[in-house]
Amino acid sequence: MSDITTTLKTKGIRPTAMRSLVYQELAKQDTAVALTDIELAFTKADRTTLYRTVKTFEENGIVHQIDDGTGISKYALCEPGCNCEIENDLHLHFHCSNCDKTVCLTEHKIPQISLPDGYVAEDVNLVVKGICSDCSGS
Amino acid sequence: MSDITTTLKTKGIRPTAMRSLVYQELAKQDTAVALTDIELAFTKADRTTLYRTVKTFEENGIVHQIDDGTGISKYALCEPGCNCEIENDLHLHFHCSNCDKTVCLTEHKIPQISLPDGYVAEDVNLVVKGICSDCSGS
DNA sequence: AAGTTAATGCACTTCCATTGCACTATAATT
DNA sequence: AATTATAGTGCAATGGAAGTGCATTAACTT
Ligand SMILES: [Mn+2]
Ligand SMILES: [Mn+2]
Ligand SMILES: [Zn+2]
Ligand SMILES: [Zn+2]
Repeated sequence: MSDITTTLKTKGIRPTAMRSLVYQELAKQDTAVALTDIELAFTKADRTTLYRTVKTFEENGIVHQIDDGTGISKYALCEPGCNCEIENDLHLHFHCSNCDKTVCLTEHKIPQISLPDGYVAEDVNLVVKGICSDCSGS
Repeated sequence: MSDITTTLKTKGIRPTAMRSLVYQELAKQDTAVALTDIELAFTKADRTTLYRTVKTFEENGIVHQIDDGTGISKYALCEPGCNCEIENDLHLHFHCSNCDKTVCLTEHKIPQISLPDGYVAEDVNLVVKGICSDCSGS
């Protein structure tokens, strides 16, 4: 039984061929990807299937969705040991305005945010926009 | 010459009737609003006009756009003295998962964010999702 | 008032997200 | 192993928000 199959089972979902392939594809990435990116990698598979696969992954803490401000949802595999379906993994995200890539900065946790009285925080989303290290040339 | 007219002229745009009305509508709000909200307030005006009016406001530092993670852009009047078309006004935003309202927490500035080497920050978006003071009942 | 420039309204388009339903594969039961 | 139940997949269609082209109208300049 493959490594990915085990992972999927552990997360409580059926390890279908499609899911294993999508998982593999996501694991290859060093940036967060949009659904259309995944579509391009699987021209034979249906958009809906990929869509639902990613949704399933999200609901089961395999990937997390990133709203990078472009209006297009991005997805990235969760870190090993991440429990973001229960408690949020509050790392920050970076969106490069030059190459349009979005990356997880998993080492950079979001600082504690103070709120006015009466406000209760459930989730925090912090996205920095700018020039990534590949594009700044340093 | 009305107050709003002066404001619009100061910001460098023509003070049309439509713009004054939209400005007035935005000034009434205590939360950030979507374009569809504005549409509902001006059933006689065309969507496109409202769309371009808000865009113009945004380009001229009259309103700022807020990406609250819902996928629907929200807009709010800038604070007096805000220069967000030149330099970002980095206050945080709160989106209530109960009443779906988005508010500017203009007093709560976004803390300095450290980035890995090579990354250059141009803009920061910080959105806290949770229960607002109206909904938490405290 | 005439001429110029900008704003508005209408129609149309694009893009991503999402759903319903039929079909197929997988797993469980007999 | 065959049957039944359950879950996944593919196709088609829909919805919602954002954006564009162009003709018309209003606002400003002279
Ligand atoms: Mn991430
Ligand atoms: Mn704001
Ligand atoms: Zn880049
Ligand atoms: Zn609320």
